[in-house]
Amino acid sequence: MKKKLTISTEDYLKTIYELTEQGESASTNALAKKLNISAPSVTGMIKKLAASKPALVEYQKHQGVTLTREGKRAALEVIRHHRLLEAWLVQTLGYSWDEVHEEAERLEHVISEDFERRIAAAMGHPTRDPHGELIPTEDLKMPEDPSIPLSALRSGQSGTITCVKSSETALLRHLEELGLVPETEIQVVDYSPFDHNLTIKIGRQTLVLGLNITSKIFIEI
Amino acid sequence: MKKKLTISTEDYLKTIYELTEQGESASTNALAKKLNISAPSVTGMIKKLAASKPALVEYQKHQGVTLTREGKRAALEVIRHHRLLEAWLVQTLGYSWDEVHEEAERLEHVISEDFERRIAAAMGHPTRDPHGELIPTEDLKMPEDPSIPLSALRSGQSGTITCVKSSETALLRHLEELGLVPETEIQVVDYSPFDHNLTIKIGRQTLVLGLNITSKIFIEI
DNA sequence: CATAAAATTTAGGTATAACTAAATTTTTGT
DNA sequence: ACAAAAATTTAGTTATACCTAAATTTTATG
Repeated sequence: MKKKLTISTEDYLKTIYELTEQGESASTNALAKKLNISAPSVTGMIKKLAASKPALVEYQKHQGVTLTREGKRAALEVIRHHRLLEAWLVQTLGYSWDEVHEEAERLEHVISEDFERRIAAAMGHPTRDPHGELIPTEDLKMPEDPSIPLSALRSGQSGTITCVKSSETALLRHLEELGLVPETEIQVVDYSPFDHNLTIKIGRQTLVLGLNITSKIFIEI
Repeated sequence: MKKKLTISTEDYLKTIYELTEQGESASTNALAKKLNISAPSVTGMIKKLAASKPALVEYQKHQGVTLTREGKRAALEVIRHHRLLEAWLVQTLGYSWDEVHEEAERLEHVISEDFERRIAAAMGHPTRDPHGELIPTEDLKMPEDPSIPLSALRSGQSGTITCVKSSETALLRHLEELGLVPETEIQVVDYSPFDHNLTIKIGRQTLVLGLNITSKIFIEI
C-alpha cells in the first residue's frame, strides 16, 4: 500500500508540513521560496501530489495546499528521519549542531526503516534533536510542544530553552557562543517595547537580544 | 573542477570498475545485466559518459567501455564510500554482514566527504570491509590484494580467508554458519578434479565445497 | 469600485534516464 | 566462408521534475 515516494515529493511534503503547522494552508509562493523552486513548477508538482492515489495533498486553485492524512504521515516520516539523523550525527560522529542540517537533508530520503529503528534504539529513543526540535514518534505522531517563543516573554518571566528553530550555520554558531542552547535557564529582566529587544540573564551574564533572535528561541516556563 | 555526478552515473562507473578490474573492457550486455537496465539504455548512457567533459569512460562502438583516469577516481570514491559504510553499519549499528549491502548501496551516493572522513577516523581507518573487500585509500588508490580464490588451491595447501566476494544474503548467512568468514584459517585436504569440489578443514571441522562457493572465497597463503 | 500590484496558473520547453521494437554489426559454428 | 545466433546500436517513446514567458486570477489601495 505504502508507495515509495521520490526525494522531490518528500521535500514538498516536509515543507508543506512546516508551513501548515500553525493551521493555515501553504501558498504556492511560500512553497516556491522555501524549496528554491519556481512558482510554476510548484503549481505543477502540487497538482500531481493532489491527483496521486492516495492523494497526498488537498488542493484548490489559488487557495494553497494542505496535507491529507497520507501526506502528513509521509511528511512526519521524513521529519523523523531528519531529526533522528541530526541527533545521531552529533552524538556518534562529533558533528556540531550547525553542521548537521545539510548532511541530514540528504540522508533522510535514503535510510531504511531498519536504519531508523537502529539509530533510535542506539540513542535510547530521544525525543528532541540537537536543536531541541521534537522528533515524531515511531507511530508518526508529533508530540505536543508546550514551548513558547522567547519573544513572547516579558520582564520578570523566566524559563528553560527547549529549542532553537534555525538551520542557519552562522546564527547557530553565534548562539552557541552566547550559551543560548537547549536546556539553558534564562530570566527576562527587561523588555523594550519599540524595538522588541529583550534583556535576559543566563547565570550571571546579561544579554540584549533582538526579535530576529528571540523569535527563534523557544522556552518552557 | 570535480563535477557532482548523478546517482545513475555513479552506479555505472562503479559497475564498470568492477567489470574491468581484471583488465578487459566491459561489454554493454554485461553492464546491462549487472545494472538491471536494458542494453539500449546502457548504450545511451555510455555515450553520454564518453562525451562528458572530462570524459569518464573510453568507448568505441561494439568494443565495450573502460574507465578514464577521471572515471576511475569517481568509481573508487563510490566504492570507498560503500565499503566504509558497510564496515561502519556493522561496527556501530549491529548490522550483520548479509544485511549491509542494500543500505550502503543507497547511502554511498549521498554522504559528504566530511562524513566519509569522520566514519573512517571513528573506525581507525580500516583497510577492509566486513566481507574482507579492500577499501580504497583516502587518496583513491586501490591497495594490491595478494589473495587468490580458494578454488585455485589444491590438496595440502592452506591459508587464511581474506575476503568473501558476494552480496547474496542467503549465501553469506550460509557461509557464516559454516565459519567461512574472513580471518579464518583453512587447510585443503582434497581436490576432486571432475566436479572441482574441495575438501577443506577449519579447525577440526571438515567441509566439502563446490566451485560456486570456492570461487567466491579468497585466501592469503 | 476600479485598477494596480501580487500571486498564481497556463503554455510551451529542457534535461535526465529509463523503455521497446527494429536494424545493424560482430561472433560463431559448420 | 557464410549463415545463424548473439551482441549491440538506432529510432522513437515515456516519466519525472525542473525552467521561462505570458496570461489570468485574487488582493489591496487610492
